[in-house]
Amino acid sequence: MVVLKDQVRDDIINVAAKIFTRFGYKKTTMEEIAMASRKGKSSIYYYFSSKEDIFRAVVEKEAEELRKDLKVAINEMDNPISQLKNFILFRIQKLKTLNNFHAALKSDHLAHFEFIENIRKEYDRDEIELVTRILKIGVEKEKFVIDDPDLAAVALVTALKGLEIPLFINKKHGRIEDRLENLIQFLFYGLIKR
Amino acid sequence: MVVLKDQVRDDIINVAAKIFTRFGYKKTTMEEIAMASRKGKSSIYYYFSSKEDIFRAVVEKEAEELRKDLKVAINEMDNPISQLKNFILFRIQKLKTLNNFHAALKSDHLAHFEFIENIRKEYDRDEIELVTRILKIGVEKEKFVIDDPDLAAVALVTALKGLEIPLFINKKHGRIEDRLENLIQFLFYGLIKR
DNA sequence: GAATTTCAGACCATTTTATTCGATAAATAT
DNA sequence: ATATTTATCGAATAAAATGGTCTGAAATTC
Repeated sequence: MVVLKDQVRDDIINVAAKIFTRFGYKKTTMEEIAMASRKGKSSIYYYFSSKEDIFRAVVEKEAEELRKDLKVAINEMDNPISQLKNFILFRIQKLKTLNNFHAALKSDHLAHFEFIENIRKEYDRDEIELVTRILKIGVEKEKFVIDDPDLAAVALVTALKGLEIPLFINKKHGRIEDRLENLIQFLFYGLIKR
Repeated sequence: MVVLKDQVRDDIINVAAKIFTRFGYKKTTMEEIAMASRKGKSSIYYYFSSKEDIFRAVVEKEAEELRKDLKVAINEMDNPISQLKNFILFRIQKLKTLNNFHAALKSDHLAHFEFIENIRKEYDRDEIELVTRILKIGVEKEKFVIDDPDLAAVALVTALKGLEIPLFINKKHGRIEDRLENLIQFLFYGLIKR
């Protein structure tokens, strides 16, 4: 092989991601993915078993990237207050760009794909774990006052999910980010030890 | 009728324009147009004879708007130099937003629609006429030095068409506008009477 | 040069899609 | 009121598109 098989696979994922992002799952055809990959349609099936399989790979890759970026953004901050603030802001910000991942998390039309459930659960678990850690350290450093950080983390992540809906359904972006700032302020001044 | 028939027609055109713009001709379905118009699919056929018919209406409307806007932008300027400069800049600018019209003018895939040819010709004729007028007035006012304004107008418009290709194929927008400025400078200092 | 990987092209079954056709409900006119 | 025209829609259909398979042939590796 001139290029690694994995490399070709990755190329296809990248190409497909672009098309999926632009047109959505249904409107994206295997023909297009093949064309854009400069391959025959059947060649795509050498690397992936189905259209759904490609979509899964795309979404998983995006989920992984989001996870990674989130952690980096959090680790850059050293105090729990900034970490939590960054988590909330960065998360909403990033989610806007990871369209397939987001679509996969939300879309009813895609809901019957079993793998969506798995990715969602895995991702949720990861997020809750991250927030739990932030909260616990905050409590240790006496920055936060929380009885049960584990429970609070779940509540926080759940609440953020609720925020996504107006953010993505209403196209009036920007506005929500402002409200988000307010929310953060409110949340913090009810949380931070004075 | 509660609303004018023409009003409903116009609504459909507007709704369809958005979808065509987003997904292109092929990927836009009658179902979607109907849904977005809050009508049954078959109701659309009460107003339009076919999908192509809707597309034609969309493109024609956009073409008309472009023509109108162009003329306004030109009439606001009083000296031929500004007029010509505005024509070039405004044209490129606007063309970016009128996606369907532009797609109709360029796409091979849509080329076999006969009405495209007509719109194209009509629009070209209109543009050449506009430029001819600008050039002739420029010559009268001794701002330009041109032997044959009619010929020069055709050449100019044709050259501008050539510029569209890199502008729309390359996604590196912005850059080209700079080069365009240069081109205009070059064009003008080779044209304007000193 | 045999085995394996990579791929294109024809092909098929199924699904989508544009379009047609009554049926029916409003709206309007008589 | 009743007839007539206008507007809407669900269901049916025929044609096209699409996901996926199969065959076999280059290219590559062993």
